[in-house]
Amino acid sequence: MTKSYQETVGQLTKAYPSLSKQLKKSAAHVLEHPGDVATLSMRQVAARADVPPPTMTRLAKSLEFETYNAMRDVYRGAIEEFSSNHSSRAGELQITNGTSDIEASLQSFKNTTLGSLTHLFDTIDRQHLQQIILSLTTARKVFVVGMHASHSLANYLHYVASTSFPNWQLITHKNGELAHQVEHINADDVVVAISPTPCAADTVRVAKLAYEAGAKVVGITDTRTAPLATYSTDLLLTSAQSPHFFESYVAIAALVEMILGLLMADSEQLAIDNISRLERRRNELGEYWPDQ
Amino acid sequence: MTKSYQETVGQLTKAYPSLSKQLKKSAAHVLEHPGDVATLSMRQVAARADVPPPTMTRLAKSLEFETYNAMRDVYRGAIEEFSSNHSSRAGELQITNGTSDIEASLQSFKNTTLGSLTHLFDTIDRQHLQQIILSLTTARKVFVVGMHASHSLANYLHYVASTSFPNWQLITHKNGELAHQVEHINADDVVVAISPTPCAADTVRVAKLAYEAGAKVVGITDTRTAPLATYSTDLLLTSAQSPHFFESYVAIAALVEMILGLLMADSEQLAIDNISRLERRRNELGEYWPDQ
DNA sequence: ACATAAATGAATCAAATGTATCAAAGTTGC
DNA sequence: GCAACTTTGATACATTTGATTCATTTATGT
Repeated sequence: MTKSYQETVGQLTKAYPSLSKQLKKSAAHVLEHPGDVATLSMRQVAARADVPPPTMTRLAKSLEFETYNAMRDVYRGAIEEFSSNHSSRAGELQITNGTSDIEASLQSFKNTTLGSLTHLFDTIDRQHLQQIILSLTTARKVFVVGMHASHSLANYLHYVASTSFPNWQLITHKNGELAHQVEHINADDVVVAISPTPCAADTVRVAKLAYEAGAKVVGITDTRTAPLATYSTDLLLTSAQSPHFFESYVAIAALVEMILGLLMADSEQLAIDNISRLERRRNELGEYWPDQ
Repeated sequence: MTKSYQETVGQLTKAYPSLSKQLKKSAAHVLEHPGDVATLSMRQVAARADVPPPTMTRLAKSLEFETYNAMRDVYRGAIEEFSSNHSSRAGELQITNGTSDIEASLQSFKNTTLGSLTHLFDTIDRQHLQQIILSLTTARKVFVVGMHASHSLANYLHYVASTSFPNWQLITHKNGELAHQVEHINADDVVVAISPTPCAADTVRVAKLAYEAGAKVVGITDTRTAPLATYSTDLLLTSAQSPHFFESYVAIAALVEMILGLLMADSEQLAIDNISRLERRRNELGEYWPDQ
């Protein structure tokens, strides 16, 4: 029986951390550039991954493929399927020439953003997502963690979710440490960790700790080789690419709202009731500026 | 100059009818199975198209490619763009379970989100935006304010901007009040206020105060009738619509990143230097999980 | 510390690949 | 009908390819 592309990628992701130095290097390249495997020769992929050719053969064999070619066939198959379905879209994203710097900047930002979002919406695994939602609703406690720029989104996720679910907790740096917030994480809990590469050490530490405690760890990041992926039981990937000098959180925000939307929908009336009660309360307290 | 995938396909389509019998056969296969060209050897494609190998070379040359390999590179490039550009998965087949409301939820979310973003990108006033950027870079101090869910984005905006601009300040509720943070706002300052309707009273209060002090107030909201609009000298509008029971911040996030991107681009090397210095500092301090 | 095992990369070889060549077959214009 | 031209496919060949081998380096356990 031949392996499926998804199986292969999953297997590789799982095996990745325990691979030897060179194999890891090649695995990283394969994970991040699956197209290379499908379209280039082994030697060319090896060159791009900066490893000698036999390493690619060894990688394939470590995934229990008979030969490297057997592995490549899996990747070719994935492309074939893809290109026959979506071939018309292959060259879709065109940068229309702008008249100014700002125009060019906006256009390229638009292209990458819409591209990332389209890809996210079209390719996210529905069943997997549903399964994650289920574990979020049945967890004893849900911890949300994100540092640096990701902290804003972690904060947002927690903020909205906690309007309906009091058992959600945001992990923050209080007094320069986060130990006491995480020491009671156990197997009944779920941790949602947000961190595009390069990963904040503290986020990974929390994920690692939770992972080793048997908790479910939902990792939101941008590549399977992210340190965060190692300690995630469930990975949600989306691009953080951007033409700017900082990562874009637009697609990650969409992913977060996707989760929130499904969470709310799942708990139906409960969530709606909670939110409308909160709204009423806020109005009473004058938290909203009165309508004119 | 290298040809684009789209060009090539277009050219081939146009030339197709006038090709000779055998070339037509090969062209048909190429058009219907572009993935084959990207992933298989010429001889294999020729075999599948049921033509002798040299015919493929001739097809390529008839499209004014130097060699068949030159043509294949175009096809490879298209695949590469797809699979590596968007992080991970290349091939994707989803088992959409018939009744799934999750699918419906995602689709409607996708539609509103892409709609909002497209509208934002296509309709935002470039000159106005540029002008806002200018005032942000020349301000004495820049205050960022946002409450409730908007606070996360305000925090994000401030976080990224302050990596390059130390004169940015985030307004927060410390000790239940925000008076002393805003009492010194003057006409040389700019306030960026984020609040979709219904507007948080505190955000509007800050805007009002700044507005009356003669400061520039950049209001980011979703309608011109929002209370925040009243006290804004410059309005940036974008939709916060969503099929969910809470507002969507995806488009607002994009708007914020747009501003950040232009800010950074405007200050060119300064911003880049600051960011890379910060990155280095973070590495020194071990804030990132080390690469394996 | 040593011995054993694992990982690594240079060298090698047979198989395959892309291209060029050229003779045969087919087409066109007069 | 014939000459000039184009199209076609078998063959040949240098290059590149994937896999193996084996000596060397590196890691591991005792």
